[in-house]
Amino acid sequence: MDALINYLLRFGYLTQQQIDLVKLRAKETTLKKGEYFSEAGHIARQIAFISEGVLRVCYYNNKGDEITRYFIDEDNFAVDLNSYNNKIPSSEYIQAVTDCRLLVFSRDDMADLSATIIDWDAILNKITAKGLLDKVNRISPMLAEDATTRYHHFLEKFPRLANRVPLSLLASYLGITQSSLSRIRKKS
Amino acid sequence: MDALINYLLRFGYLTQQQIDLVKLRAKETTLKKGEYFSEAGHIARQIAFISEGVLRVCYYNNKGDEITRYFIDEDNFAVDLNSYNNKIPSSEYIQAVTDCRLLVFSRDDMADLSATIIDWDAILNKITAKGLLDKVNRISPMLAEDATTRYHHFLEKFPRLANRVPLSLLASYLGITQSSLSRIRKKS
DNA sequence: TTCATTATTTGCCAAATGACAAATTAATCG
DNA sequence: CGATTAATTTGTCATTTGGCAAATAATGAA
Repeated sequence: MDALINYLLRFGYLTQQQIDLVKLRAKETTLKKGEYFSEAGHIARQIAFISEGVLRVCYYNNKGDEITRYFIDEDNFAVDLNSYNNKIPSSEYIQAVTDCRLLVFSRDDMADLSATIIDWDAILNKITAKGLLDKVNRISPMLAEDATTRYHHFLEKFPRLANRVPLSLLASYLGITQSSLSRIRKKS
Repeated sequence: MDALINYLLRFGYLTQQQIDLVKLRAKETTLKKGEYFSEAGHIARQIAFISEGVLRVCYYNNKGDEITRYFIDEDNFAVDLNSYNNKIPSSEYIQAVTDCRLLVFSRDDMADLSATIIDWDAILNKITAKGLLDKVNRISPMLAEDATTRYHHFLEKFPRLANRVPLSLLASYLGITQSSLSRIRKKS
């Protein structure tokens, strides 16, 4: 819970009273490895802060391949923003890669916090923009890299993730096949 | 100018008076093909709405290759968000791919509009989030696609751009070499 | 532990892409 | 128009990656 508060405070100021409000609203939940936080076809109605564990956002392309869009690990928010913001059915899944502990906020929670805490929207907007910007900046360079470079850069940027994410999922994130990744990994 | 107002109105309501304020602040500028709107090493201090033309965001990787991160065409905002928001020197360029007509806002303009128009921040936040989300959703699937598919999807999504963007830049956006793209293009 | 299941590695070959240089075509400017 | 420069195409070959199937290793449940 403290991790959440610290995270929020990085983006704006909150009084102790406001902090207590946030704590009151955050619901602790767990997800077992493989379970879904949010599913294609449904409208996302929750936002999660990850206290522990790794989630991934994934979808199926028109050939039926399962593709990992990205991983999200502890001390980050996870939400299907497209679906949550526009209240439209999602086309992707958010799935637990490992067992997870989450702090979950419903739409009502968010509306209430927004109405009560003057800076809440500004803080959330900053977090949203930073989160999206990070994703763009992370994915964008990969297009120009070959498979080996992608893997090595992934290791550099997310050393904590490498050993917690099965190779098949990592391969689908890096945009290469499982066997290629296996060979690349052997070489280093 | 009307295009800008229409664009803004898609994200929130503005009174006629507020619209006039926006018009008052927007400065018309032009950029010749090849000129920069924003440069690596500098702190971005402007936001542009593109009335006409195409810009691209690009940078140099550690091998010295010039890489196009993405294109932005008319009826969209362009800004180096990383640099503008955090007031840190940028690592990328925003360059005119064609001659452009822009409506430019300075930091002062934005601060003033933010102070005067009650919903301004909310509108801009929505635009920012949508812009970033679009980028993620556009780039992300490309990782899992081969070069031919990337090119064809680009044509589908941006038919207006294909004939205005030189092949070399398009190749650097798609993450393939110029000669490969030339061959792919011939086949179709 | 042992079996069953899942994850990873490996072999083999085909296909896609890159690298580099030369040739061709298009664009620009006097 | 002609000359110069820039943009694109093409040829050749090396390298990377994919596809598929089989082998091996790791994991989890009984």
